[in-house]
Amino acid sequence: MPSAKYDQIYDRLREKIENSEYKYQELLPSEHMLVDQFACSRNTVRRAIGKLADEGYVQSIHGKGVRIIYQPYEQAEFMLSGIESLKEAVARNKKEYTTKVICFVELTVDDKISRRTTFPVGTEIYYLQRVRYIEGEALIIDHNYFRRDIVRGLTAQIAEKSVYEYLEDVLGENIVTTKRKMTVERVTEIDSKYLKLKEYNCLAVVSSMTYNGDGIMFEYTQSRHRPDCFVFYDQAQRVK
Amino acid sequence: MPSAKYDQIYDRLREKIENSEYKYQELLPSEHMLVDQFACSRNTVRRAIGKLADEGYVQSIHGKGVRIIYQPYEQAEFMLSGIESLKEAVARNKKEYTTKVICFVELTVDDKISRRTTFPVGTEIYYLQRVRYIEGEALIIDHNYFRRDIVRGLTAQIAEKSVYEYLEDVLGENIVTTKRKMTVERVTEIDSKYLKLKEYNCLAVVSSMTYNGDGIMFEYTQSRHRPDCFVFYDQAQRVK
DNA sequence: GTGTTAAAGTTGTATAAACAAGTGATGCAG
DNA sequence: CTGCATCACTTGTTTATACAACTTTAACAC
Repeated sequence: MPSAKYDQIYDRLREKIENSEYKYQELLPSEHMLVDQFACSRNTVRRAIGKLADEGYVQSIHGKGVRIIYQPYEQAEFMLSGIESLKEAVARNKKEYTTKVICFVELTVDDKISRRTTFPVGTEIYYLQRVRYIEGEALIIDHNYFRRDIVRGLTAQIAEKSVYEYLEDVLGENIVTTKRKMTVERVTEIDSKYLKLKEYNCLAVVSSMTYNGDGIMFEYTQSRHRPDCFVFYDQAQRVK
Repeated sequence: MPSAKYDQIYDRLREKIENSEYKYQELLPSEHMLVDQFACSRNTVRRAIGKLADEGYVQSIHGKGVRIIYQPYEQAEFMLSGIESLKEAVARNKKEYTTKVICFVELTVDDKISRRTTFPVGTEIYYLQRVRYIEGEALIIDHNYFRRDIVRGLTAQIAEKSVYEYLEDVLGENIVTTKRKMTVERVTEIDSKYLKLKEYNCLAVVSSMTYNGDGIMFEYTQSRHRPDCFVFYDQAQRVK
């Protein structure tokens, strides 16, 4: 799977930045030099640099150069930025985790669910409640709403492993876009029944809508996290 | 201030999407048609579409078209996505707000502050604590750390209006990149002294680092929000 | 009807070229 | 020394072209 050239250049530059071969606050080699180095056109180099800028590694300065603004995190917690499933996020941080399905039903979207999820009334869905354990502790409750016609054949067994793996490997669907909303909400009865909450009376709540490769929203999920194990990273460019 | 052509095309298309001239789930006109319509090259159109995709308005589907995935929010709260100051965010939602500076000192960064802010030890900074009132209610406490050599001449008077306005209009600095981290933390004594907290024992905390046009980080801020008036939106593309 | 092929239309990647615009250093006139 | 013009180098924008890869439809052979 040889990926696009600009992606290879992006990867190569990102590695060098993460390994501090290119250091914080320094300038990247100029576009002209990178063109020579990678034997490609200027557009291709610029595309790689654009991606680095999008992800907060560098910042271009007109007439001057491209400054490296990446600083390694001292990540005590695992990162949740970008689109990655909980399983991926945990694996990357080498933690052990399990999932328990505490509710699995098939529903038709009514008015109330429609307002929450934006699925049209009448859509056939799976509704799941899942508890996520990390290193044996119950930290997260997920409320998942999946479109049945896209996530067809979903079972509780699959949902205890990874729905996304099933989608991509078995059904050949691929996830492209996710929109998320972060809030903080009061603990509910379900929360305190299943999560070890310590003395917190609030939870970090991430509501997300996920779209497949055809631009169809097939998932609405509300993820309720115990506050002390929740971090959310974000990076933004000013549009000017 | 005639902006770039791709930006004009982006604006034009965004308006049409927001006004539902192009509707949710429909396909945009093909790139070829947009080239004719806007009398420009395909690259320029593609750049505008790329920006729309970045912001969650559309999603490209190879060989097929560009699908519109924008749905208007029923925004009860104001949005905090992208980079905008609290003042801009509130103005856009037509709410009245004020700021009170409860602490304004000049400091030199020591080891402890350096670990928190990533400013090097010895950096000269302003440290501020500010309470933000929206519609008369104290909702947010900001802890600001500004580099004195960049935000030169800052006063409490300015900080009660808008530091960013001062930076951009008076000092000619412009803000380009912001990195943020979202967490939920227990209420501190300072929090409960200044904020009307109801029965929450947690706060939504946004820690941010902001870079100026030269790629120099000049601000570290921790913003502590009362949970019931906090929302954070995000949009991500899967990298594949 | 079924399955295959072909064609047309779409987005994705890459190259090349030209000019605009900002930065910094150099050298020169005063 | 000061101020100004110039020049080399940088990133930013736009156009044009070619080909690759994917989707859908239509035509065709069987």
